Amino acid sequence: MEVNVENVRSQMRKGVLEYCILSILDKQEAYASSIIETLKSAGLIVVEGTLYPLLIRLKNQGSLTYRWEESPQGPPRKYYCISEDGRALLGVMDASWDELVETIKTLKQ
Amino acid sequence: MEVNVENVRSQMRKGVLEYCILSILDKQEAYASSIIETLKSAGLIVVEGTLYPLLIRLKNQGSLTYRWEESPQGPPRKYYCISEDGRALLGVMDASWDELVETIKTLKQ
DNA sequence: TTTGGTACTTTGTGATACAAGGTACTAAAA
DNA sequence: TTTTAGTACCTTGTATCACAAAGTACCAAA
Repeated sequence: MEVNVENVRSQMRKGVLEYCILSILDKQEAYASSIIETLKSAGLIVVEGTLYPLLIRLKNQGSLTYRWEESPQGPPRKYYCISEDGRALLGVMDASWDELVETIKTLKQ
Repeated sequence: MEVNVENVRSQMRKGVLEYCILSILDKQEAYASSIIETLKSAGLIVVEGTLYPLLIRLKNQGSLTYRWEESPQGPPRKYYCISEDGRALLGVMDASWDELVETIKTLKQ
């Protein structure tokens, strides 16, 4: 059986992507393509097929809202905005993330 | 749609568990039940049904080896030990983890 | 010989990330 | 006018992972 190095990073991203999206939208509203750009700049490569279903999921569970806005060029953009529920969830995620980082620190000691 | 707080933590663990197992076995060999105890002490609750398939996976891909050892009480134990390949993988995971922590730090700024 | 404890294993399910494809709108080039 | 390129959104099928829930097997004490 072969070990795929790219897969290691992909698997580590699991469950953290939602956290990243909410963190980005907590600072300012954004549309999908710009979110992908932000993630890429931070070193996290994410493709459309991953992001769109995730945004829809977060919207359906009430963590996000959205509004359409005309683009200066090209089709209209769907700007997502974090909701009150979303901020609450983000708080839970902040705590979970800090715990996980601490846990790994403990295990590596 | 409801937000399951427990699920948030469960999802964040994804892809990190393998890293935790290898980190534990990098320090000393251990059998499944003792690994679960170590993880629990560090704050990561993991059940047997999760750990056993993971150990088998790591063994099949050559990251671990194992040997049987009689128990002072009860059935024999399967002691897992990290291999050279396993240490190489752990090195990759260390780097990936540090990168992920940095990425999230960047996003939160 | 039955019961309780320890340890290992398997099966089915739900959630996630991704690859690959598709739709639709706009503007510039042919 | 038609075609092409660019942008943006969306869907489907697949692989992987964590977990719940069950089962198997060994041992020792009651």
